Amino acid sequence: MGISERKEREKQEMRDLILNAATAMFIEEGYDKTSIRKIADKIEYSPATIYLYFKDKDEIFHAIHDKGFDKFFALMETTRSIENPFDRLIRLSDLYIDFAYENPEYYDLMFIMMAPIEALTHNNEDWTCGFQAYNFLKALIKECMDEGLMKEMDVEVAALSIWSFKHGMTSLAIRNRFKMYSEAEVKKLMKESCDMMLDLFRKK
Amino acid sequence: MGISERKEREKQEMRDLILNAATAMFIEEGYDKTSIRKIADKIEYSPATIYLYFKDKDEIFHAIHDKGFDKFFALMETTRSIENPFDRLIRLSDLYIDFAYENPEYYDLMFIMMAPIEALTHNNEDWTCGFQAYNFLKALIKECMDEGLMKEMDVEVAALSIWSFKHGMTSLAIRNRFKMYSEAEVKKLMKESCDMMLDLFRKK
DNA sequence: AAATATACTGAACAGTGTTTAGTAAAGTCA
DNA sequence: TGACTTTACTAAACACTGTTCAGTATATTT
Repeated sequence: MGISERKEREKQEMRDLILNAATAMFIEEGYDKTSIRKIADKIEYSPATIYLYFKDKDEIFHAIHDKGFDKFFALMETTRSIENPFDRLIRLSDLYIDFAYENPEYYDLMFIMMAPIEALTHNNEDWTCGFQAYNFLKALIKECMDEGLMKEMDVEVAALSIWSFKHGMTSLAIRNRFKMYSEAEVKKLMKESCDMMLDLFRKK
Repeated sequence: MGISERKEREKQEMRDLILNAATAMFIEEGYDKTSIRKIADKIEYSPATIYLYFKDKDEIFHAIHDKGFDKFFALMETTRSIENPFDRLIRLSDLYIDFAYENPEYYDLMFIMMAPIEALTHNNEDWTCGFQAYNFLKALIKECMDEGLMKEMDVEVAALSIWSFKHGMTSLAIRNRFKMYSEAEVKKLMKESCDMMLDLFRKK
């Protein structure tokens, strides 16, 4: 009979309803200002109902965290059209910062905040999203080395270094730690820094 | 008369009492778990009293943020004994990570969290602590270049790049984003990555 | 039609940062 | 010394927060 299937569908619809409301509020207002009560208000259900579909607030935000990675993966895929792997690496690296600037709240959830990552630490889950993006980077780095475009070194070390650099610059900017520079200076310096840094990895 | 002086002294003592209690709790439990009410409980005063000495929670944590920088400055000074500027840069860079690992809560306040930096954004204050540490780094980089130990480049760009790299690695580690590696692997890769990265800046 | 299962909620628990009105002690001045 | 003022402090409240649980109304099954 189709009743249980409809019920399953309705359950999923309700989850989506909650998640969409939560996502919209989160992107607008951030994590702290998106309360369970406000989400419940928005979808016109009681706060208790939300707990029938999500274990706790962290689980909701882990789901949003995943949506952020989906957005990021879609952006990453657009680099595939670039022939030269090193140019592709440069483009990917630029995209990373663009993504963070355009989706600061997502970036927060994905790479800075503890909340969503603790949801899976508790559940003994892997950080699949992160692994996927990281493997994309590693494969690209390997390709660069194989084609003799990049200095030979341990791929893990190179990936860790480049990601660290990119994340550091991004998160310092997002979290307002470049107060020693004006907004225009920051923009200019970040671009120059990225160009210089990746050039250090180029085989000459 | 000395009454107003005693009053001033007592006021400062009370501020210190609050700050010391807050700092101890913060280092033990972190920002979120250190509530105004718990601080008040610890020092055996009412929560409202704390608001006679600090504008809000952010102001307390900005004061702790400053204490963190004092700790960091003291550590930075220990590098002065190293003759070779580039070796000094390497040591400073290692110290940065050591500090973050040994004082993760302080590091949080200093370089990741919004709370303390927003306290001064609202008061139109400079981020003096940050400027000071950054100038130390820039002066050191300039010295390295002047002595022909480091590749010639814009000092601002070099400083921004090195700090970004260091902060990125540190904060990804602290915020549990290196789940693709075991603890031992992370330690090893971070060391290798730091060595490799700074070596890229070395003039050969 | 009766019994069971599902979906949902009101109200409460235990906490948060912050404000305000009121009190008791300390200091000032005639 | 007594009256007035300032200072230091607090109880209680406001407006929130995440989360739980007993109870209810509806839907499904027997």
